[in-house]
Amino acid sequence: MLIPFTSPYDLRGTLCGGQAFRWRDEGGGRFCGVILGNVVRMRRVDDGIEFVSAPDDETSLAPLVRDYLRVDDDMDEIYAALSEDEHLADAVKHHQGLRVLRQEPWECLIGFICSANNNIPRITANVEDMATNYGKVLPDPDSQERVRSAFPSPRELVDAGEQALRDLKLGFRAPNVIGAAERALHGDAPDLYALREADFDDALAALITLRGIADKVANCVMLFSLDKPQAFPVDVWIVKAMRDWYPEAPVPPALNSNGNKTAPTEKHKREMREWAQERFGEHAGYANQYMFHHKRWLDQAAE
DNA sequence: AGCCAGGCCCTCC
DNA sequence: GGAGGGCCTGGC
Repeated sequence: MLIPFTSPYDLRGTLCGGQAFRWRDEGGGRFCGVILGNVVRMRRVDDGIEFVSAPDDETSLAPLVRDYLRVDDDMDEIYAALSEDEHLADAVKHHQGLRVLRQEPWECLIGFICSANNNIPRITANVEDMATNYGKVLPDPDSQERVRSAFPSPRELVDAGEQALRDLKLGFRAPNVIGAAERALHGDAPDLYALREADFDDALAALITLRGIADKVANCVMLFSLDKPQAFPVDVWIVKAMRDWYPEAPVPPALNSNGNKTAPTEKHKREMREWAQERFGEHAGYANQYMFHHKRWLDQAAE
């Protein structure tokens, strides 16, 4: 089935760029992933995005896929706003069609708890392993073989237990995942869907009550799943970009007075985020994604 | 061998 | 507040 639209959309950059962890690049422009308990396979075509799904049929799932992909974001307006900044204008030229997704909050939360001191291939393996071992098996729309699983519920993760997640190589993140699942199961965790309606500061305050979630991870969850377009996660790439491009921003120096490498404190991250939110307003999240991708792309090309 | 990867938390100070 | 160190794991 076709999801029709004409605006730019870069599926690879959006699905496989580190904001979601369940998409596989199957080659030929096709990507296979899981959305809300459905296996979805999609590819970009001239007049939109074509997809198949199972177990739900395409007709019933199309609105959810369109919503997940944020097809209706006004990219003309976003690009006009970002292009007032010379570095982001360059980023927009090189990464045309990169989008911010609207993911399931629970899966997004756990995915980013797993992102601490980690890298994208391993986060992807952790999330996929949790689904394979503890989520419900799902049919593939194109094959009789059942190859994917839904992301596990809080109960399924609690039943699995911390040691099981350590066996899946989650390391020190395992107790944080279980802790979030236990709180969700007991109705003691923030209601993630309610946080979609909450304002930014309230959502942030609620999220960081969870162990393993501080400013950076909370901003990822808010940007990618909780309808907070002004969220601005400050990770190492954003720090590099801001240090190089915005000397007036409140970025800590790369080295301290002893010549040792410094890590930004929570206060630094908050101040960098607030600086970006002041500068980019409601588009801070898109500014963040383009800044992140462009800085990585430039630095990796330089190696 | 030792450092680092899209952090976070704890213990001092 | 902030500096320093530890944390699972895996790759260089």
